[in-house]
Amino acid sequence: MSDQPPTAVMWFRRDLRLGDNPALLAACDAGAAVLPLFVLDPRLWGPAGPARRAYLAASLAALDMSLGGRLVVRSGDPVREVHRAAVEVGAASVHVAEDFGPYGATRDRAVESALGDAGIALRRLGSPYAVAPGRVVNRTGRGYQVFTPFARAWHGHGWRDPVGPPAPDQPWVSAPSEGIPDAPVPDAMTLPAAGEQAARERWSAFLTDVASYDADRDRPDLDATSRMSVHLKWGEVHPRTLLADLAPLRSDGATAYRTELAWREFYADVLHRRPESAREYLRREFGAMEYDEPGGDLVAWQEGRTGFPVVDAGMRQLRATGWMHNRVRMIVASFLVKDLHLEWQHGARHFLRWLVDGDLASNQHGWQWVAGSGTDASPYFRVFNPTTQGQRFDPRGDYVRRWVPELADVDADYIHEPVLRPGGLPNGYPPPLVDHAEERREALARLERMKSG
DNA sequence: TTTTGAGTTGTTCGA
DNA sequence: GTCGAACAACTCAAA
Repeated sequence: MSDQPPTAVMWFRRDLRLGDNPALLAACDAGAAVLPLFVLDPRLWGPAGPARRAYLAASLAALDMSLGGRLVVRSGDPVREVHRAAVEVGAASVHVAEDFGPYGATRDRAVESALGDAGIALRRLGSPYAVAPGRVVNRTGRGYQVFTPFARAWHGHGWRDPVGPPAPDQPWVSAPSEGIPDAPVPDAMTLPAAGEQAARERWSAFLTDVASYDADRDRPDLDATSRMSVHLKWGEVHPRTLLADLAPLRSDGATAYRTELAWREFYADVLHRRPESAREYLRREFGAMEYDEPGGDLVAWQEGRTGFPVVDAGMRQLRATGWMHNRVRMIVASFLVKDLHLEWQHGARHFLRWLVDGDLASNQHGWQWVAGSGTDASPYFRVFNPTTQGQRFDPRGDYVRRWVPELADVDADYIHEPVLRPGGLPNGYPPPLVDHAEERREALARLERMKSG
C-alpha cells in the first residue's frame, strides 16, 4: 500500500453532479484515483418527509449512473463514516464543496478534526453559490442587510466561469456500498425528474421562454417558472452555469431571473452571518408579539381546508407534488401569519418537511419576510388578501380547479369566493375559516401593540 | 459626521 | 372600472 500513490475521496453532499464541480476536479487532481462517496446522515434523513427522501434517492441513483455505478453510499454519522471510508481506501485528502449552513459548517469542522488525527486533509473548494456567503461586503468590510445594495455588490464581485466534468478516463476507487436508500415515491405523488441530466434538460426548455419570465412568473396557472429550485437545492446544477447562459441575454425576463438567483445568494449570506435566524426572529422585537397557539387552524391550513381557494390549492399542490408556486407560497404564508396569527416557524417547518426544493436559507428568510421580521424594512400594512391575490394571479381559476376538485364546476366569477355563488358552496368545500378583513385589522393591531409595548 | 434617498412581491378608499 | 394617495416610522447604504 505504501508504494502506491495515495487516492482521494470526493464527498458529495449537496452537489450531486459531475459538471462544473470544482471540488470534484480537485479530488481528481489530488489523487491517483477517486472514491465518490455519499454519506446518508440520519440527522438530515430522519426529519425529511417522504417526498424529500424519494427525490434524494432518485438524484443519488442518477449520480450513481453517471459514475458508472461506482457511487459509494454509507449511512451514519459523517464524522465516523467519512474517516472510515478515507482510511479504507488509503486517501490522503477528502474534497468537498464548502457548506455554509449552521449544521453543515459545524459538521465539517468535526469531520476535519477527525480526519486530521489520521493525517488526512479536508479540502474545501467551491460552494453551492456563485459567490460564497460572506464574500460580498461593503466598503467597511461588513455584510449587507438590504437586498438591492447586496445585489449590486454581488454582481460587481463577479464569479468564475463554469468548468467541465472529469476526464472520461478518470480512474475511480471502488469500495463496499450500502446502496442507495429505498425511498419510493409516495402513492398519489408526482415528483420532478431528478439528476444532472434532468436539470439540464429542464433548464434548456426554460431558456427558450425566459423572455416572458418577467411578465408571467407570478401566474400559478401558467407554467412560466424555471422549476430549477429543486435542482439548485441538491446541486444537480450550479447557479454559475445558469448565470453563464443568461449572461448574453438582455431581456427583462433574463434580468428578472438573475435577480432571483441573487435573492438565493443574499439569503445564504444572511443566514451565514446570522445562523440563529434559522430559528429565531431576525428582528428580535417580533419575539414579543402576541401569537396564537397552533391547533385545528394549523391542521386545516396544512391540509388545504381553509375555505380560501388559492390557499387550499397551494397547500394541496405542495402535498401532491412536493412543490408550490412562489406567488402561492407568499399567499399561504401570509395567511398563516396574518390571518391565523401563528408564528412563522410552524409554517416553515411544514414547508421544509414537504418541499423537495426546501432550502433552509431561502425558506426561513422567505417566511421571515412575510412575517415582517426579515431583512427588508417591512411595511406594516403588507397583508395579503387571499381572495384578491387569487383573482389577480389566477384570473380564470384554472390553478384552483386543478388542485381543489370540489370547486371544479365553479366558474371564474366565483372561483375565489365560492361562498358568494348563487346556490351556495359546492358540496364538501368548507366555508372560510376566518373573516379576512377582521383578521387583517387584528394583525395590524398586534403589530401596533408590539411597537408601543 | 451628517444628510439624504431608498427600501421585491399590498390593500383600501375615495375621487 | 380606473387611478392615485394614504397607510408609520425606521434602518440601511452611500454620498
